[in-house]
Amino acid sequence: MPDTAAPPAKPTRAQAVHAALRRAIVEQALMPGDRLPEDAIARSFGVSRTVVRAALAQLQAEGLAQLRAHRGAEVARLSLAEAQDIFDMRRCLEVEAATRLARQASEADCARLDSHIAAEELEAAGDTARSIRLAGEFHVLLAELAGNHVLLGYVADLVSRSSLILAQYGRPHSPECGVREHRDIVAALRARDPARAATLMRRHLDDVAARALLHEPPPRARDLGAILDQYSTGATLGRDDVA
Amino acid sequence: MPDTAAPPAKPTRAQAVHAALRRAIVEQALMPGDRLPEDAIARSFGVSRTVVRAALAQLQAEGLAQLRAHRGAEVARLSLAEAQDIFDMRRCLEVEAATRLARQASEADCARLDSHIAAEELEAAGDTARSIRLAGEFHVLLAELAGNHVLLGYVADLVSRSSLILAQYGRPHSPECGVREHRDIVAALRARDPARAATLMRRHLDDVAARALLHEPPPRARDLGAILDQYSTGATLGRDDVA
DNA sequence: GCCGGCAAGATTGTATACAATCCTTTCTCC
DNA sequence: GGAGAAAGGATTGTATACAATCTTGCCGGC
Repeated sequence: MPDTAAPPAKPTRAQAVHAALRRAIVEQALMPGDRLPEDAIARSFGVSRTVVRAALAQLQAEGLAQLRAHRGAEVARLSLAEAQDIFDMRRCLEVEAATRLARQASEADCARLDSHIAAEELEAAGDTARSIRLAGEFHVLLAELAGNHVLLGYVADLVSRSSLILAQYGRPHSPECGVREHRDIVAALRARDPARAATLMRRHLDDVAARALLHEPPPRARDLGAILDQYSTGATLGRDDVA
Repeated sequence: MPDTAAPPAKPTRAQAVHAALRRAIVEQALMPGDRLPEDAIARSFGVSRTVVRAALAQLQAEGLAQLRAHRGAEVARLSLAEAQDIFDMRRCLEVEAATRLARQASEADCARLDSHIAAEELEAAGDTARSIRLAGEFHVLLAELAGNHVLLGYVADLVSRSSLILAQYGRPHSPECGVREHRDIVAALRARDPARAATLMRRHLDDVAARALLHEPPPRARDLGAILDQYSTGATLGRDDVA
């Protein structure tokens, strides 16, 4: 298929920096609200600010960073409403993906999902960062197998941002996904049962959202604004906007 | 509501160039496959290549431009498969948006949609570019009223790319949307009838896709590869990939 | 006559320098 | 003592220059 693949030709420096920052954010090495000064990043990677700028711009396009003119970039801080929107949309899209895949899944597809789950189980008790990443990649893989490239891109996007939510509102070190639930979903796919696959996926994502959205304040607040936002709702102040 | 609004502070040059190029593409002044040389664009806008670069990068993130290392940028040329994926996803997301909005639409919401449709009708026989844009914006507005910011962003994305598809595969100057169908959808929203709204939206998008995907070769082919792709399937050559 | 290599031109990738803007601190005045 | 203004520092926005890469046209050999 004339895919848009074959990029490992020679990744440009901007792409390399982008990938590195992205991984750092997804694996929660960089926490929401952490500042991303061009100069410091440029020194860290041994490149010029130009390439860092490009990387940050792409990060913003993915919703992982927040850029404000003349005020620098920081790892995106999502409001509770945004976080709920993201999980809401994950339910919508991933239920759709599961439904479609249940209608058309080949044994090869299921085998790929199985082997991925095996990798998840191996890492379950090990490295937290890798475990988080693998759990997310299961969902991305499932969306990929559903066959719609746009759907794949959106799910990948949402899964990445879910890491942000988990970092900000979730209990530290809690696994994002239950591996057991992944197995059940694959079983439904193998049984070619779209309704069951959809139900399991929806329930799974409900659980994930419940674990991620504990409505707790951010564990470590590195920015005053984030804290005050928690108190700004219904406050006695006259302001109606936090712009 | 603490929206992400309030950007008209002072748009940076890169944002301005990005907006201009985006409009040019959406209004089909720039056709798929048209090259976008940094130098020429920089001269046109009276800025440096740096800002053009940033604008092009953002365009790529939106799927409107295609950047290949050392080979420059061009307006994205979508394959037929990609075009179908996009309309497939539009059905999925916009049916969802219509369903949700039908459950919660206020009279103010419906009024906004009405006035937008009125604008569409005014422009229907007038400027083609503006008509195309307005037809798309109806769908974006509906998604916005559905209340999920992520959904809004995705629909806006897909609507923009639909312009690309129409430019590449559709009949020239054909209106993308029937205004009549928009009215019917709003009627269903006002009646608080989610099932009917969903059905109408699905049918409407089927029509839009049918008009946009005529399976014709691009009217004016400016790039050889696009033509040869039409003939490369099942050819007698031994190659198995067009990478 | 056709295929390979090679050089010139064009275009992008990257680095650096300067200008503009924002935040912080401090000073002055009330 | 507190509020406002201004200066300083830090950071980003933009322009330009140079290096790397790709494409194109030409030439020699088979």
